[in-house]
Amino acid sequence: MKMSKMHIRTLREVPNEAEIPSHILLLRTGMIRKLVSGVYGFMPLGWRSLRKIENIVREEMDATGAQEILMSAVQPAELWQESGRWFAYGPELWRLKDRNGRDFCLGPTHEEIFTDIIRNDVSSYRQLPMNLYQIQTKYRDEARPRFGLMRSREFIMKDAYSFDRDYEGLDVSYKTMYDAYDRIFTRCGLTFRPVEADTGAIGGSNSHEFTAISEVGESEIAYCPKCSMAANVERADCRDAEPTPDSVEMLPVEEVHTPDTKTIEDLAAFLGVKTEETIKALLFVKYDEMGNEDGYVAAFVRGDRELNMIKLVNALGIPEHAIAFADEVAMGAKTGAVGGFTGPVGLHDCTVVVDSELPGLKNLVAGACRKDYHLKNVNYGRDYKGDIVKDIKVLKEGDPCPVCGEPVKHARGIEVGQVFKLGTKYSESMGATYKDENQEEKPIVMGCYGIGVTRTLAAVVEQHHDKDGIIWPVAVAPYHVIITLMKPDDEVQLALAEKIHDELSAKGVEVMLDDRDERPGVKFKDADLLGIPVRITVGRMAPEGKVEYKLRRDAEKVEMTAEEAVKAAAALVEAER
RNA sequence: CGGGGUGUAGCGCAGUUGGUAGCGCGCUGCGUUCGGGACGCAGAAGCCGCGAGUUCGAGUCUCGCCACUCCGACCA
Repeated sequence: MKMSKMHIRTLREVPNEAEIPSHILLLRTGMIRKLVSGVYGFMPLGWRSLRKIENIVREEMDATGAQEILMSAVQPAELWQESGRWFAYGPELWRLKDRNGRDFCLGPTHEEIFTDIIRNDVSSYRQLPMNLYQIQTKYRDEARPRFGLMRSREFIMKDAYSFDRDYEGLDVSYKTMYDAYDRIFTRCGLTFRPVEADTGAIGGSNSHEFTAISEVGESEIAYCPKCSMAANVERADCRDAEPTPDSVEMLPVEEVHTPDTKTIEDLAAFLGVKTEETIKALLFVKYDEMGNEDGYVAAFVRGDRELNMIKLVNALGIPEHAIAFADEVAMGAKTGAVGGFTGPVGLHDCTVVVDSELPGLKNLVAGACRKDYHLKNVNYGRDYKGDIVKDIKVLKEGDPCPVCGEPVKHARGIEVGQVFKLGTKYSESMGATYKDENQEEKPIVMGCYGIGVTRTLAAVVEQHHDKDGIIWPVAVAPYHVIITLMKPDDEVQLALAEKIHDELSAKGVEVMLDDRDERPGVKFKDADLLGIPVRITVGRMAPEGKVEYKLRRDAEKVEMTAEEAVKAAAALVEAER
């Protein structure tokens, strides 16, 4: 393809809306174009790379026996009401009405639609297992879109849904998808890590997310340098502190005057105790489906711990958007809580959630539910108890690995894919059943599997760039080779460049020929910015049939004949495409 | 949703005490250049985010709204 005929527009300067490398480079190369916040279009080069990723996904999905279909993005509210997610999905669900006032949404994911298809089409165990997928535009009305393709409101996703007779079948389907994801992200050139993950609004029992390692990623993962434990921090189990030995006596509760000790640090310093010897309170208000207040929650963790919101809402069995920090005064009036001085003793009329390690710890300091006072020697069972006792704390860097005890490490990453064992959550609520050999009606056991295709594109750029531009892996590069033609009006040079172009094209190599009437510097800068893996420069050595051959990822430039360059480029592309 | 910032030519930006808008890049034409973002000359291009208000006069002052963006809340 001649570059003089292509719609390419590179930017010399950094657009002021972009902060991170992938966003900056995708805009500077002109591969994407923003329409409004969180909504992007794809220009020719961007679309080519995106299609490369799509096709890798498609090839690997097809290889597992999954079948591609395409469902509509517009979905009727009824299906979501049936599954219970019209409320549970929250404000991120992009809702709309038709002219008659009927409710619809733009699909953020398609569990309901696929379950609906299957409940109509499948009635016998003979039809299972089955896996259907689509590559389609999804919508999520993000509270705060950012970082270009990383978190957008409209994006392309591959979503697959597996349907099995039983949980053993689901395990097989899940493993098949997990392995396919491994191959997909490897082929895309990503450095990634599968980690255990929370199931969030999708639901189900079990989940892994595939995280492309990156400083700018929004996922925080914890992993063990010694064993195989790796999990999203939201999901990571914590090892409880060692219980206080039996030999330690429970001391009598003692109220102490502790003015101006609103924070745990103040309190510990004031009393001369460690933060580990205190209890921290966090107060929340719940909301019902109508958005009305629906009771208060007090969560307690050891003073030095951090509360894990995801674990808390999972313990409560409510969606995350149905809870918010409570107004201390309003909550205090009903429950006895006192801002900065709330403890588990003396609280009433609220759900008390106690972190799992607190019952084992004796003689702790906690708020007295009285301004400027704390209680010493508070003990679980004798002085307070929890309505729910569960691990609700954050696994912090350096904390012991829940599996082997080694101090864990943290890393950041971009979630490019996630797989879920849904079980019968949707098949039961929506009545998707089959008949087994014994005429028994049973719910279909489901799994679902997503890949953020547009986000994967951003992740690839995030991991493959330098100060001059993108460095595309061959497999997802918009073109494989760029021929940088120094003087397009020099007949010898032009003829040689076209010969190379035609020979490479004949071998199936994708070539762009920079025949633009630009100065060499501009062409070199653009070639680097665009990140085409192989650059063949046709210039002053053209009369001898020689060219310069350079890989974007290497600094080395090699002089060779045009024939050698064609052979080298074709071999590289063959090996890495 | 809370807090901050910014809206002026396609992009990046300047615009003084209020007096009718400028710079760089890009774009068009001509010429000179031509292996790492050249130079000269001549041009085109702006509802100054939108709407009210103050004023003889508003890019500039006041109020309201909208959009974009950053931090947080939230979210996969």
